[in-house]
Amino acid sequence: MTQKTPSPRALFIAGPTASGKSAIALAIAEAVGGCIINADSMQVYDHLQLLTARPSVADMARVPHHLYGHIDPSVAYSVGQWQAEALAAIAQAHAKQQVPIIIGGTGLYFKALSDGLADIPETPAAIRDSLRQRLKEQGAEVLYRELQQCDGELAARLKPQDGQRISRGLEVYQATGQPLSQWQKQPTQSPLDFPVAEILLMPERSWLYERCDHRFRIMIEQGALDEVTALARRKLSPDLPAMKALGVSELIAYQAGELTLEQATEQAQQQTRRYAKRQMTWFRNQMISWNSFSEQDYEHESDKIFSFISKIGLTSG
RNA sequence: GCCCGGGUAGCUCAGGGGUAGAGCAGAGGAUUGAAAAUCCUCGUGUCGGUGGUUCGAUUCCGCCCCCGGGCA
Repeated sequence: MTQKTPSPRALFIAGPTASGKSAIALAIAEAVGGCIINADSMQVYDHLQLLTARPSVADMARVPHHLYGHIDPSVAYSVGQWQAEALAAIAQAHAKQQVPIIIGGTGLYFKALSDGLADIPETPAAIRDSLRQRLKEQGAEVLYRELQQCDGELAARLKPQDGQRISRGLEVYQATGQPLSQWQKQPTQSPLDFPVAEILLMPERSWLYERCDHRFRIMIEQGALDEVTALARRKLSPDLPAMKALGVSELIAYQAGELTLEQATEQAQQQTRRYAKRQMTWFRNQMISWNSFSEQDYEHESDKIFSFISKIGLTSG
């Protein structure tokens, strides 16, 4: 027998919102004896279970789930934190002889696992907050000129309007005395030292959009408004990531009487569609080597996905 | 039936004798600790149909069709 390449010891599943990832991950996890690790930046928060389409309690009872709803919405979570937690969860899965299945729609999170992150020290909140405040008050262009002074290289590849990245560039420079572009020049490598199988769900656009629209209506029927009410009661800063979950601002506007429910629904659905489109742009261009499946490959019997899974021979150790 | 408006991009509309332009929708792209975030780029369509005037009509004129509103 010829020497085969080592079997993958983890499975990545990426797909746009509403593509049906969770159901597939669940079925695969049950079939191969795996656990599910979240790679979605919103589902980490302990709120809005419906609105963020987090797996139900019943689903979580079927298979071990990790990194779901374990962060309070008052916390500003980040890729770095997720990467560390995901690595710990993967190691724990291997220790328990489970195949870790990392599933989500946040492209950057997968990238942190596949390519690693630059080893940049944590920046003080005071610096970050004051820059974000200045960004709000003075606008991106003012900060951009400052960035040109201290990190011309980064400035050259950013647009003067991209306030968020400009502010991050200044933040790193002020905190470390080194330009972010220098930090990012350090070669990074994947923190994983074993092979991984990668599945990408790329459904047809109109099929996905219909599912997005339909799902939002279901969320409303099932009580998304109550979730938003409970969240609003906490009076958290609207700048927190958790407050930017799709549908939150629209439903709050409805409750404030600024929109009808129909308008809020339409706007939230549109935001969701745009988000799905952005996700697919990332996947298409950043996950070129992943094994891509259309909705026809997985929506009913999942035959194609399962024959792929059995072919690659996933193992926990 | 008559009198007014309208009929231009998927939608809402602007324009005007030299074959047209905005917003929205939509599409493509970027993406290194906020990423469900942030940012960039992209507008050809029988200008309702048909005759006429004109070197030239989507634009002016006639007729017809359709949609509003008013009068009967």
